[in-house]
Amino acid sequence: MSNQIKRPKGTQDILPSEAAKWRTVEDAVREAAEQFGFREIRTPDFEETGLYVRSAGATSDVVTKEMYTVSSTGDSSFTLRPEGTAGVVRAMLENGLMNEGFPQKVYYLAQCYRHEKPQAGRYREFKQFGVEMFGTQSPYADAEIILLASTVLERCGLENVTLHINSIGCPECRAKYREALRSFFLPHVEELCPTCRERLDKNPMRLLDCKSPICKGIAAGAPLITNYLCDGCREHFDALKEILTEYGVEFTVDPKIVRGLDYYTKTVFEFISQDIGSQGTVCGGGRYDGLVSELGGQQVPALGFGLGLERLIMTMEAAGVEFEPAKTCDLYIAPMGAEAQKKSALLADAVRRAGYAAETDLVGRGIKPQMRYADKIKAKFVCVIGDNELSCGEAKLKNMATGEETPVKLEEFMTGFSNLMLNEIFDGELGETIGRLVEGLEPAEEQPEG
RNA sequence: GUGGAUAUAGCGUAGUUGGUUAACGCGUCAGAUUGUGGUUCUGAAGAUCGUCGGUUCGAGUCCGACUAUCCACCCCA
Repeated sequence: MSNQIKRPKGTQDILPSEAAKWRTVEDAVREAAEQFGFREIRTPDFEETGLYVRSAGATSDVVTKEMYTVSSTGDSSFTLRPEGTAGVVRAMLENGLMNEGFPQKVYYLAQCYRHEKPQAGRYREFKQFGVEMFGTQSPYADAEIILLASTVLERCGLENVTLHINSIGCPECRAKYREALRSFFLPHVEELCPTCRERLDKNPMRLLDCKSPICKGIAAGAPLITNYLCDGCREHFDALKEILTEYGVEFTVDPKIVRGLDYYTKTVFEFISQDIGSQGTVCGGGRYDGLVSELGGQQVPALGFGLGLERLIMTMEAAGVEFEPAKTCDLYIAPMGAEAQKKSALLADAVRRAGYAAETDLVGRGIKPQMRYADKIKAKFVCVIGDNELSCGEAKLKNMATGEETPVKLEEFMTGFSNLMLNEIFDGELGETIGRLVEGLEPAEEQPEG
């Protein structure tokens, strides 16, 4: 026990009992993204360290203390993906996708790694669903991105998640705003908490969401970014709000939303859940018109969001959303005796080839334990095969939900097994019987073509 | 990096003012007249009580250190 190796801090084991939830959520986000015209992109799990330094900013928290960086045998330094956007932009540029017409719309589902202290909703390895759109400055694009995020959350059954939006302007109006903030806080330097004193120089906007009661009190009277936006940024923001209202997407304008990554411009937004603790931001994103050129491309406007799947699932669980159960066994075959076990293995294989899930005994259990096992794995049907069945050539197919038993002839399919004439088996009476009964439980399922 | 809390079988818990073989539920396995599940009943396996050290005749129970986990700050998804 004590000398067992344990999983690294901040990582998670997703056990079979949980994995179905993940599949449900992953399928849902994929489907929504594709309906909005986004196509999947997959980029490496690690990149050259310089990519993240340039995109997130050399002074950002992510770069200064959260990266998993390894040096390979040469002189290169690589870093495990801390967020999705940088790698996507790099891949778009490297493969010339920015030259294939705008808008470009991609989505990804990627593991991300950040060396932080774990807590509720925050892991060192986490999975992020993200979308990126390139080549449009239209506020309709901002609105569509937000609508997609909203759609995903809605389809996941979440209502108690609120959308907060803000505009942090372009570099020009933000510079003016920073100056305004600085001169506002300067007279209060002595009262501010130590971290805020540092922020005053580096990033005065961060003062706005300090949790210290004193700073909060002072910040209450601080000037708002909304009053410092240039005409272009203001019009863009106003248009966005109007479009969102037309879409029926509810939002609140929160002038205190400040993104940590340097590349954001104009629109920023967050979807926040109150139900999963302090790390309540399920989805965060915005516009980053300066990033593509920062990474060596043309001046291409861009925007997107990241959505944390762990937090999404946590919120769904808190909201009592019911997940679809995992696929269960269609037919369990319970053999009794060595001869029967051989036949059972072949029958199970034949059933699988016909497109159904089948299991048979692998540990040499008696009939009763096998029935219990079949029940535990929620097998829909059970077929017992022993000496009687082998000699009289007939077996019973038991419907586990109703207890009803249907006799089926063994003769044809036993012959079929030995000859491996699987198609004939399933064209035969037994095949039809099994097929009919199994399908009876899934009336809605469509048969594939052919 | 800074705080606070917790640490007993696979999981969830109980263990009274420190006292002989650490309890219960779930789960697992096996039985309840010999080839049939879900309910019920019975039984079994499974814990060096996070680690190390200290106090004591004696510690799961008190003290200390360490480690891990959780929660919060920070930051973010």
